[in-house]
Formats: sequence, structure tokens, C-alpha cells
Amino acid sequence: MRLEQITIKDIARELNVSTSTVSRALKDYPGISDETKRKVKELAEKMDYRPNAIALSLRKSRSFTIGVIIPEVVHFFFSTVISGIEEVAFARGYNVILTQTNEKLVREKSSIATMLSNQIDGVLVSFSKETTDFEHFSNLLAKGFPIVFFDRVPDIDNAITVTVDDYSGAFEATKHLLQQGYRRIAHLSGPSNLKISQERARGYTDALIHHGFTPDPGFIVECNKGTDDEAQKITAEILETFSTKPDAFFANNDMAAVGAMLACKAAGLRVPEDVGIVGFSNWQFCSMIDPSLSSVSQPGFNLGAKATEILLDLIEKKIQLGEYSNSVVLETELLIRKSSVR
Amino acid sequence: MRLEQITIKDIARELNVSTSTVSRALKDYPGISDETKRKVKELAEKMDYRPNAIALSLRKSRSFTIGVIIPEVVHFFFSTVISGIEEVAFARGYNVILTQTNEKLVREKSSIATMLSNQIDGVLVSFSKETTDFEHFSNLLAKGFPIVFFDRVPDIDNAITVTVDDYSGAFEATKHLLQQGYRRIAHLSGPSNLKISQERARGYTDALIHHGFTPDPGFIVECNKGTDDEAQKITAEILETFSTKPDAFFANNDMAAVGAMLACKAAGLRVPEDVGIVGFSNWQFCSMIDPSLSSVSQPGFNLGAKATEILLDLIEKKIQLGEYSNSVVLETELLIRKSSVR
DNA sequence: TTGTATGCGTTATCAG
DNA sequence: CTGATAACGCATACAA
Repeated sequence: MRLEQITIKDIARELNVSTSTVSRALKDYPGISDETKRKVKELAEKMDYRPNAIALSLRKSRSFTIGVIIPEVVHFFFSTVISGIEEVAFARGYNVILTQTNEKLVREKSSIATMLSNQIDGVLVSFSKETTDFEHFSNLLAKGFPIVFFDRVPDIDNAITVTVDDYSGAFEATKHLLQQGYRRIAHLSGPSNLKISQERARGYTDALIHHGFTPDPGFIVECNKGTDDEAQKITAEILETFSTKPDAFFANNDMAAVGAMLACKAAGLRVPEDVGIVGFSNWQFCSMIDPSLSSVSQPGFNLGAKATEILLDLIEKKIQLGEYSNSVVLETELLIRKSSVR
Repeated sequence: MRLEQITIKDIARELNVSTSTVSRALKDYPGISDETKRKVKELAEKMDYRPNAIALSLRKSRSFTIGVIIPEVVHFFFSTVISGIEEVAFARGYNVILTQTNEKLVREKSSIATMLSNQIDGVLVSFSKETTDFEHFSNLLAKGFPIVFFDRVPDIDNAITVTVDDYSGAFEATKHLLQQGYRRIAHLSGPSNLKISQERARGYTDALIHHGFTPDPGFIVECNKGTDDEAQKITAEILETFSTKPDAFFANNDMAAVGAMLACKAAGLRVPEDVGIVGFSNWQFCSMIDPSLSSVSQPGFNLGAKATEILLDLIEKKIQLGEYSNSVVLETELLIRKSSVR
């Protein structure tokens, strides 16, 4: 701030009272004459006084700021989550400091360090793909620092997590493909160290078993990057090399699903007649492509909002660690479009 | 922070030296014995000392935090901009406080107020659609507070702005449609109070004139919300009611372009054979829809990065207001895909 | 009803 | 080479 901010000192001097009087008057403390209150408030208004939040933070050891650590901003799902976070934080008077890790563990670590140095009151975290040990967070947790994990969460005790129901989303998607008569369903999975990937794969596998089919481990193919290009290449390879060709693809995310769709088309296969495809996330473009893409929709905004509410409740001690159900799971919904109906 | 943070006091007590010595030792100030330096640093490391950024801010009247005010996070273009901002800010040791206005002027005003109260060192702003007067910012500018406007910028003197070349992007898009033989090109424009909308409309009009055609004002139709639904409705109406039917649509944004495409298809028109379509922004889905959508690509990441660099240079007085070219304009690029080639 | 003094964590200034 | 002190802006315990 090179802005010459007005302080309570300025007001005090002007009015020939002490700074404590000004401070109390502004906050409607009892034991200040109405006359003084009026004068102080009037002048404060007139001088456009704004309390210095930094000084307040130092005094109260509270910054009214929460940190958000996210793998990538440019990602439809995460941007909806951020939107939900920002909405709730703003409504409850908190600032949001944002950093993206670009999927790098080092950045995750340095981000949390800077944020702590900035005295954030709590933090919302979604892991990078590189993160496999959680020491940098479990240390904080052990000290009672408020952390809420969302979407990509660690598998440690006592961690409060907010996720979507990946398992049932995947289960429903696979079940839907089976019901449409697809029999050789391949799964384009995500990085296997992420719990969401594991859960989605598990939902896929269980749906097969539940309907009397024997899952073939070879039909789960990992797409690490999750881009359409990658999935396109991998799908093309599958279609070429597998002795038993898949007749459907359930992808871990929509980009991968699009990649699979493009590869199928390129191989002369018709979607949905020859090959069924279902994605995950319900990105905006699902309804815009041809054929429109069936997808499991995740409530990103609600997820962000819910995670923030829990975090703020924790910070304000409205709830205690452990009092809350440790893991909140939000419903997913399968949106059936053309790519999987025949 | 309910974290019991280690302070220089703790280190000083432990080592039986004064806090000033610790402070100086940690910063490698001259005039401290190597022995003391070593001991202090060692202990600091061991105790996991982290400087309190809040106290520093208060002391230095600098927070090393910049604010970002943006209409909407859930918007591909803006999310790329945020990514660019975050990247540069992080690299130069700044925090990013983010708020979205949801296109509301009141939130824009209250956001800037909170941020100032939090002693941000500067702010990056893209206006809400409701913003028509700029007093809440020009006041600050007049006081020399560092502000850089991006994408949606005000039309006031002395404001530093970073934008993309909307005019030439629109010009090229329209020219391309003309070259492809489309003759009755309609323009689905954005809110007319936004400069970007005006510039794109101007580029469209000028391209027509430049190629010897007379622009028909009735062929510029405002799509305020910029959603595909809205554009779909409006396009359907145009196709029904206009006596001279357009044979091409140049849309202010990609969502609107998709809406137009859907409406055309619904009306039994073939794209690109009967109707050509070009969008603006080059969202991810452009290459995924059928036919793939030609679009003017905007360098969102670079825009965010550039704006942040200028802002930080301004804050750090590496440049003076006025020394920099007041308006930086980044190149756009027309990406020709199938929707506009026949 | 109001004022004085103190401290939040840090660093700059001045002394020693 | 090191220490004591004041100050950043504010809130509050204690005095008056």
C-alpha cells in the first residue's frame, strides 16, 4: 500500500480523544457516550477510514484468510470448485489465497509454507498427481491446524475429506453400458496413486462382477495425463493390438472420453452403434460434441462450497475435529446422452 | 493460526542473544560474527522457524500480495488468465488473492474494499458486465495505487491496460468468411458497454467495408449472456424472421457460436456448406465438436502473465506510471477449422 | 465515560 | 559485533 491510509490515530488526533476511544466507538462498545460515538463514526465515514486488516491479523493472530491449493486452475471441474469456495468464503468474510501446484509436489510444499507464513486460518487442499506421502500435511494436522481435503484426498486417519461418490458414479456408468448391451467394456483409468482413480476403477470392476461378468485386468488401461491426445493414442493402440476388441470405453475423465471417441471414429467405428462411450465430470462440451457424450456429473460448485463451510466451521470452532463426520461424500449423477445409447 | 509459531524471540531466548541479533543473523547482515550467524541459523532450521509475513507486512507497509478481480472463474478464458497470473506472481514471491464478482458491480466494489483493507500491493482487474462508471477505480489510480486492467478495460486516461487484439481478430475472422464466399455475415455481439464487444463489432464492420460491402446494422445482434442457449434462441429467431437470411455467423464468443451452430442444424442448414460459423476465444471444445469450430484464439495465459509482470514492475517501482506504454495489446490468431471452410 | 500502557512479530535506528 | 528501543495499526486490561 503506497496509499496513505487513514488510521484511528488520525481520527483521534482530529477529535482530541485517545485512540482507544476511537477504537471502541467504532465497534459500538458499551461505555462510550452516544455523542462521542456519533462524532467518531461521522468523521471516520468522512475520512473514508478503513481498518487495517494486517494490523488486525497481527493483533488477533487470525487473518480471516484461507488458502486453496489446487493442481490446476485451467480445468473445468476445478474452476467450478474454486467458484464454490470463493462464494462461501466471501459470504462469511474470508479472503481466498489461491495457488496452483501444476501437479508438482515441490510447489505443493512451498505453497503451503508461504501460506502458513502468511498466517492463513486454514487450508483447502487437492493433491498433485505427484503427491504420494502426506507428511507435509499430516504434521500440520497433528498440531490441530484446520485442513479440509477435497476431491483428491489422502488416505490418512483424522483427515476431513469432501469428495464426490466416484465409486457409485463409475458403477452406474458401467452398469448403464452393460444394460445397453455392451459386453467388452474397457476402462481408461487415471493415475493409480490417486484415490479417485482407484475408486472409479473399483466401481467399474464391481459393476462388472455384480452383473455376472469377469473383469479382465488388461481392460483397465492407465491414462496418466488425462488429455484427449493421450487417450486417442492409447485407444488407437488398444483397437489395433488387443485380440479381444472392446466394444465400449468408460473413461476416467471427459477429455479422455473424447480422445477415445476420436480414435474410434478414426478406426471406422460408429459411436454409439459399434462402440459405447461414457466419460466422467460432465464438462461443458459434453452436450456440444457429436455424438453428445454421456458422462458422470460431479457437483463441483457444491463440493467447493461444502468443503469451505466445514473448514470455516472448524476455524471458528463451531465444530470440533472429529465431531464432524470425517468424510463427506457428494452424490454424482449419470447423464445419459447419445454416445452410449443404442 | 492456532499453530504456535516459532518467533525470533524464541530463538533469541534460547541462544541468550537479543532479537535484533537474531533478525540480523538470519538476513546475513554485515556486522554479525560468523559464529553467531551459524548458531542462529542452525537453531532456526532446527526449530522450523518461519517468519511471520503478517508482522512483516505491518512493518513494511507491503504485503507482497496482489488482488485479482475477475467476473467469473468458471470460464475457460479467465481460468487461463488466472493461471498466467498465478504463475508469474508465484515466481516473483507474491501471493494472489482472488475474488469473482459474478458480474455484479456491488461485489466488484466490496471486493476492492476488502482487498485494500488487506493492504494488497496492487490489483489486476477485469470489469463486471454491470460496470459502467469507473469511479471506484479512478479514485485509486489518482492516488497512485497500482492497478492494471486486463481484457475488460475502462476507457479512461492513464489506466494501464492489457488486452488482446479484439479488433484485428474480428477483422480477420470476418475477412476469412468473406474469402470463403459467405456474403451475408451476421454478428452475434456481446454486451455493448464492454470495450471488447465494441472492438469486435468494429473489426467485423470494418472488414465488411474494407472488402466493399455495406454493413447492415440489423445484422449485429446482441447476445448479452453469451450462453449457447441464448444464442441458439436468438439465431433461431433470426433465421425465422429476417427477410434476408444470413449465410454466416461471426460470434462474439465460442458458446454463442455453438448455439448458432445448433440452431442452424435444427433449421436444416448444413454447416459449413449452407452456413459458415466462426467463434471467439478458442475454448477447448472447438476442436471436439462436429464440425470443428473455427475460432479466434486469445492468449489467456500470456495476457495474465504480462499483466502481472507490469503490475509487479509498477509495485516494485521498476517502472513508473506513464513510462510504460499504457496499453499493451497481445496478438490474436484465427484458427481455421471446418465450420467455416467450403 | 475516557485515557494509558502493553503487546502481536519484525526490523530500523541509535547506542554501546 | 551486539543490545535496547521504538514503531507499524489495532485492541484491550487496567487506571482514573
